[in-house]
Amino acid sequence: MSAPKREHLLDTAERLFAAEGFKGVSVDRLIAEAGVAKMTLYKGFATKTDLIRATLERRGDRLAAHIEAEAARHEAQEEKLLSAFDAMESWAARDDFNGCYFLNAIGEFGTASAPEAAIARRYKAGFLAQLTHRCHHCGVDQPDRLALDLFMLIDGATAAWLTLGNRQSFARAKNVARRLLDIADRT
Amino acid sequence: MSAPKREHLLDTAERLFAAEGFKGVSVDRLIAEAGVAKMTLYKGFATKTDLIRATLERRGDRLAAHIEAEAARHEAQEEKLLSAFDAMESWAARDDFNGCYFLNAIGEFGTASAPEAAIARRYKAGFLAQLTHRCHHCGVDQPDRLALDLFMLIDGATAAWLTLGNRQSFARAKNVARRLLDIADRT
DNA sequence: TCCAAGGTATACCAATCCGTCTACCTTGCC
DNA sequence: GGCAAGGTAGACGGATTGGTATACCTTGGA
Repeated sequence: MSAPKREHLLDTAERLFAAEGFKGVSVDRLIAEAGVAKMTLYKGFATKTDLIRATLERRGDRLAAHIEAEAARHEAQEEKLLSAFDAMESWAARDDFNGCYFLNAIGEFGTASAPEAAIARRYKAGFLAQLTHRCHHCGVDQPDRLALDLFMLIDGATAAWLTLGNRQSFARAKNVARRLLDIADRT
Repeated sequence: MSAPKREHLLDTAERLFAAEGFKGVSVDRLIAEAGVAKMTLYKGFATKTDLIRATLERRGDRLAAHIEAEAARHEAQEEKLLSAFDAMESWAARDDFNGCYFLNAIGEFGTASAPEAAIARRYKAGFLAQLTHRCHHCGVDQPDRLALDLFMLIDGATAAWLTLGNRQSFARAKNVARRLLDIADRT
């Protein structure tokens, strides 16, 4: 399968999976929406599960890059750290946003060490590690603790955005995060 | 359908839906697991969607009662407010816990104002209202703001529990919450 | 001109989906 | 005994599922 066609298929799959769940989108529906023949899909991906996994990996890479790009716009370590809230806000502002793709994957595949859930957990763990790393660069005494606090605030802001329709959630969460950073012990 | 049989069916449905997603559990599978005839199910619920809705309403009622029961164990308004973190921790500690049932429902049905998602959103809004009410009783100047902060911390702690496997997330989140309450302006 | 590569369209498969139907079985009550 | 209510078991229907197979079309080199 040619690269652009593959990308377009993955784009379509990711969009539909996010909107209606992984098990809620059939292969027939997917290829109709993407304008791709079924045989083309199955030449690029062995099974539907393979395609799902590919969208999870891909979304993880893109989201990490998005967060990194936002951080790169700032100089101070404190602002780099807190820019994760801005990155997530602009990420959630896409009109078809339907919550954390990885959390949704765990919700559907959560049990029995499903490989889809494992990919999701790996992304989340990587994100926490990145936050911890940035906390460390801020000279925080206990970077693990602060990073976890920020991690929770970000996922909480995502939930509030989605369930309450609150469009200030990330700004509020960032505000709390800044206070936590201010009062944290530093060396 | 007799009341105990209905309860048992709803218990089984809720357990399976939580573990494998709403669309991931077939009616055939469900009745086999519950030991109930298909006709019995369809006499109590018009469609599978009706059954899903019933589990959502029911879980909302039970979770609200669980949180209320934990609050009732304390006297001070501050402790009643913060006890929500303890309630959610014991709720999540069930070994088959697979994240927020309502958030998962929105993930699967999120688009196009699905009625399932509406029930989920209603529960979440009610929970926020309850937090706001308790913040008000604590004499906080801006109960809406603090309540949203605590709301986000709770959903964030749930996400950290699930995605990171962090069993201290609720304790950590409660710690942050207590600090926010301490430094909040009061009258 | 001809051929191979990449893609499409469609038919097809067995399995499973949700929901309906009929036939039977148990239980309690008169 | 007899009868109605509530439940079971299983067949059934038409639609849809993930995945395979076949025949055809297009395009870009050699």
